[in-house]
Amino acid sequence: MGKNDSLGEFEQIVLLALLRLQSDVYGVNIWREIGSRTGRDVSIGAVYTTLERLERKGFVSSTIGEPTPERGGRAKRYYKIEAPGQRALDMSREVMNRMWDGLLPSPSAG
Amino acid sequence: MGKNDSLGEFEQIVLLALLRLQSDVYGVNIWREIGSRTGRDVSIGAVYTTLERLERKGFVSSTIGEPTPERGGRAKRYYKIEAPGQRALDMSREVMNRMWDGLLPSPSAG
DNA sequence: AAATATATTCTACATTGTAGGCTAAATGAA
DNA sequence: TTCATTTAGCCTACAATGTAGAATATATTT
Repeated sequence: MGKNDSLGEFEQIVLLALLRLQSDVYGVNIWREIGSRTGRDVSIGAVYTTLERLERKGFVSSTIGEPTPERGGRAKRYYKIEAPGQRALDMSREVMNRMWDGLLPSPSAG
Repeated sequence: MGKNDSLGEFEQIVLLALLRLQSDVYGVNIWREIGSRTGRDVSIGAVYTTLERLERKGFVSSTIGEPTPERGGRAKRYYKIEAPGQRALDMSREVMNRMWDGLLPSPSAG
């Protein structure tokens, strides 16, 4: 069941945060990006859970990296969007654009 | 529990379909509008459930109309968006716009 | 009255959203 | 070499949202 390849809102946000990062695309950074872009302070656990589900669906893939040279800490898991994820994201956007199309110009998008 | 006034994706779609309709803003028409705009054939039950939840949250209000003169059938329940609903919708859009901002223009938006 | 048309409501379950605690793995200090 | 500390990921649990389909209501036409 679930031939559904459409994304929930938070899934879209996670994917977009991931896409935006140029380097060090791992959980904590994705979480930070979401916080700074949206202003919402979601828990990091929420981000990991969502990443895991996206991976199970084949929308992203991940690989464990070398442990950081900084000051200890566990190895990072790096994420990458996959083609189906990109497609689903684009489709989500198109649907919302169609729904908004013609309705009042987005007010003070500041 | 739930200080959350943010909207899920389908909630946004329902609200937008409702906003777009010029007249006869009731369940079946909202459902039709969603179908024709998005191409998704969601069940009408899904639409009603969502409308009910939106109403419970104060995002829309509704009133029962006079029974139709057409060809029988039950009276329609007309919906209207409320200020908090409009605000939540605008906010959802702004968040997504911020997330998309600067990322490549959606490819082949056909 | 029965069939039919139109529309809404109810029931049930799947998926997604979200927080918070727990665990793992690395470094630096004792 | 053990322990505190730092960094990060994983697990558990539950709430909210998504979604289908059956049941119900109410009107008209036959």
